[in-house]
Amino acid sequence: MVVSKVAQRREAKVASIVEAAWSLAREHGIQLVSLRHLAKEVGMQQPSLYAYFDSKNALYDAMFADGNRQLLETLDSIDLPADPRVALKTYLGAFADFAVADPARNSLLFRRVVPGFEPSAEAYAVAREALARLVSVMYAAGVTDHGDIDCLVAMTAGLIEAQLSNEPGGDRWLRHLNRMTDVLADNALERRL
Amino acid sequence: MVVSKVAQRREAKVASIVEAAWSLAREHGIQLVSLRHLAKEVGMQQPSLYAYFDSKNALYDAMFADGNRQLLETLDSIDLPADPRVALKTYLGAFADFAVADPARNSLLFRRVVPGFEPSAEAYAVAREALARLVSVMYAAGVTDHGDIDCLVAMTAGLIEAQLSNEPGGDRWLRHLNRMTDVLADNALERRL
DNA sequence: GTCTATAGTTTGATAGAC
DNA sequence: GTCTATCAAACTATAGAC
Repeated sequence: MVVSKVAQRREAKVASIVEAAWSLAREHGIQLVSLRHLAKEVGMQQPSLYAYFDSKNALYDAMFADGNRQLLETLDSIDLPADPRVALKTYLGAFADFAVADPARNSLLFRRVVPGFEPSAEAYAVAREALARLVSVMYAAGVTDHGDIDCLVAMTAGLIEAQLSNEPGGDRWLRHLNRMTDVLADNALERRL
Repeated sequence: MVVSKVAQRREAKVASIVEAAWSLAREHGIQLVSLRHLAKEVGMQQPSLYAYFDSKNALYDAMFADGNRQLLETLDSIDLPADPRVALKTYLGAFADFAVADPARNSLLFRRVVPGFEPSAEAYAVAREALARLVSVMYAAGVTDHGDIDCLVAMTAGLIEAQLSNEPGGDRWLRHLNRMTDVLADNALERRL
């Protein structure tokens, strides 16, 4: 067998630790996850975690990669409507829902709130893959200019941030996402003429 | 005299401590400002700071109020162009410049990166005053719908965040601020018909 | 791989002399 | 108001037995 059973069990253990870390992050915020709390959560002693992660930042890195994999799965589970504009709005809406569903995950993936943490190249590659998915849907909808793409991404992120900062759980900002997407996409199409 | 000389000297000392705290924040990030470093910066011992601030969060609160006062001064120093649309773009541009000029200040004022810190009512009132300035300029430009105001603010914040996160010091995102302001303001005016 | 024990830091905050 | 001395608590990380 290519992947031994011990390796499988180890990966499962790593995954369960990461899941427990997300649970703590959702409860206390991503910055306040400590190895002691995490060890208690998974029923081991704190130094035992070093059998799975070389450092705390290695844990954050695993969470970062895991969160981006969740995003990829979410995006790939969408069956895109035929109309490219509708597809774009569906995609951006799903992205916004994903972001708002878990503020702690959002903080680690898209904000830079953990001092000293920089994702590894491997983990960052997953994030780039997810962004590439978004860009391809924008392209299909006729938003091809780099500046227009930047604006559409920034506008979406701005609505998400405002929603999470001021009214988590509500829709005061995100209810405008579809309309804003139309406004920016229309403007992008006009500029192509 | 209404304000005694001792009170004046004390206020000046408080101001100098806050300024030193900003200096440390710019150097190491707002989250890594410690009372020990701050004390060394102003030439006193760490416990002496408690003669001026009851707690670390009280220091953050003074910085929060100070930063928002800086914003108010910046906005009030602008002589607004007669054309309300130009005035709007000037104002939002000045706001963006203010935000990008000091990432640490931006983090404390507009992001929520310090766990456990909530601004006091007094400090928050200054922030509300600054936001009110922005809203009044939007009103003058015909952006009066609450949803449209939310979108304009969120879009501006989104461009600022993207600029600071990915390319501090550059203009890849902020160079689109004027155009995006026009696009959103035009759309707001159309919707009023 | 998991444990106990502990090193080594850093932090915010308090007590009490001057 | 400023100091010295110190508390009390958290944290990451390592050493070494089993």
